[in-house]
Amino acid sequence: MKWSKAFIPTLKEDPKEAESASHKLLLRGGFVRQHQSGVYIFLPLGWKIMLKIINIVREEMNRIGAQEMLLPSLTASELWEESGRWESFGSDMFRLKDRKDKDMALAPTHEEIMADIARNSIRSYRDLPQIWYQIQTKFRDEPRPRSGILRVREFIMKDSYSFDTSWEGLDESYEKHREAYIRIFKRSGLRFRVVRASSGLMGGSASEEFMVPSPAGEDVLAVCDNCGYAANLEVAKGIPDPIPESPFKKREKVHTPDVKSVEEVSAFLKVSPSLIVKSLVYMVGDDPYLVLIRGDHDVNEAKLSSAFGGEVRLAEPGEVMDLFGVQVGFVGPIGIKAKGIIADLALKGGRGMVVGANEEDHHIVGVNLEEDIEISRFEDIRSVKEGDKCENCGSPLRIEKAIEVGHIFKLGTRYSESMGVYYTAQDGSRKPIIMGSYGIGIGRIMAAACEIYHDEKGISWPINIAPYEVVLLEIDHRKTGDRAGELYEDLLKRGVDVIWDDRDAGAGFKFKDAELIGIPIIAVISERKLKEGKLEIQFRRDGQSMDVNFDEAGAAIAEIVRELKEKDAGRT
RNA sequence: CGGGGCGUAGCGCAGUUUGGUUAGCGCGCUUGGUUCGGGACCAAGAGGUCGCCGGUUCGAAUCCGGCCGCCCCGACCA
Repeated sequence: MKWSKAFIPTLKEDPKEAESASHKLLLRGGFVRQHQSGVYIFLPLGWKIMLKIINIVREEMNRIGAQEMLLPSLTASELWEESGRWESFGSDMFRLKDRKDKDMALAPTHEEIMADIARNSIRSYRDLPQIWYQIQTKFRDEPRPRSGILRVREFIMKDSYSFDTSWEGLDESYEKHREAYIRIFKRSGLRFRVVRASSGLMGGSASEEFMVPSPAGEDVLAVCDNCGYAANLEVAKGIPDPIPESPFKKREKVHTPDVKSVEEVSAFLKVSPSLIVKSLVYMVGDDPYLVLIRGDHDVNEAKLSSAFGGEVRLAEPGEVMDLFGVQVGFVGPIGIKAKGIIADLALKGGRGMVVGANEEDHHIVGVNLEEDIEISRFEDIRSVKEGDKCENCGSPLRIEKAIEVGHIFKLGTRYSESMGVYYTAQDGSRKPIIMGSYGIGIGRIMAAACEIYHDEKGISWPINIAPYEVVLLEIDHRKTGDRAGELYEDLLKRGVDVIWDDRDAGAGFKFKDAELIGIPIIAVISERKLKEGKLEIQFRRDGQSMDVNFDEAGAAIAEIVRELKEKDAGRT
């Protein structure tokens, strides 16, 4: 491509709506434009990157024997009703009606469609296993799209689905995906980690996420640098500091005027926050439950809802007042008429603790949890904190933010049973197909690469997903145009993805553009170097440069590209 | 959905508090000339229903009411 003919509308100034690095840079570099909140246009440069990513994904999926298909985005409500997700997806699902008033949805994911294909066409164990995938646009009406292309309402995703006759088969399909995903993210040049994850609303058992550590990420991980344990905070486990010896040996009610929050109680009674028990009222359906957690810990609603096996909601202060006749700050587990009391594991064995008295301006101190309170059950319902000890090796855990780029799930029979996806086994019996589901956010790979590889000058793409591998940059096109043209043709013949900046513009201007859009290799053609028979090669990532003989430049560049591709795909 | 901010030329902004007649600035764009290793210079131009609707007023970008859109924080989320 000649730059003079290319549509690369770069911007000199940061667009005001952009905050995160990837958002600003993708807009400034002429990769994308926003069409609406959470809906983006991919301009030629941005789409070129998406295609390169898709290519990598496709190659790796095909390598594990997965078969690509194209599914509808416009889907009938019936399918969603069968699985129960017409209801449970709620307003995240884009819904519409056709001219005959039939309910439809723009598919947010495709489990139901895939399950439908399977139940219609798979009869026998002989037809299994299968892995099917699709790479296409999905729709979710996110409550708040943000960070440019990172959280959007219309996005391209690779989704694959595995169908097996046994749990062992599912394990194999899952493992194949795990390996394919590792190859995909390596080839894309990302730094990432595989973490344990929650399976959430999708249903199913095991699940892992592929995470790119970045402050721009929306997910939070707990990681152990010593043994490599890593998990999404939604499921992360850790060993908290022990509860200290309590000064309260006797159970008694104390006057705590207007002392409500943990900090206030802790300061007022002069005890560690870990001796205080926070009592929170959660609604599960219409039933109020009391949730107990240490004062220095936070409830993890993801864990809580899996402990309850359904949606939970923190009660409003007004609701608590109506239910128990006391302000939220003084609610306590003794003598409360909740549906049940669930306590965090870290509270087990707590002695001499402080709890709300269910009476205005009073707390009870010296409470021995297991003797004094009727706790229905202990569960792990707290969020791991920075500094908690790793369960495997005892080293301190670190908390970090990350961008989720992929997620693999063992679904099991959640969809096959609700939707009737059965096959006939070897012994003639009818059995549900065991499913798995595996997603990759294509645009997220692009955004994540941008977040982790940028500097003041712009983006610095990993070469395997860069919009071009090489830019031929002429200092003065009028003086070197002919020689540049020859080199350009040579590079094309050698299969190098090159853009030739043949514009009649100042050198500085061209350098700024090349660095902004992040092309990994900048080949500088100047009259000065040409007289010495040389060509200068600069590397975007580290700013290093070297000279090569102009006569052998084509071969030299092709070789450098090859090396850089291997090196870039080798990091983790 | 709660809180905050913004909407004026393609982009970034000033002007709005205190209403006043041709609505400015920088970048970009067009034409001509000069320049050419880090976002060049000179000259001449083009470009705006001031988000939309309604109201107040002799007069509205500016005041009042309603609506729409966008961003950020939080809540939510496979």
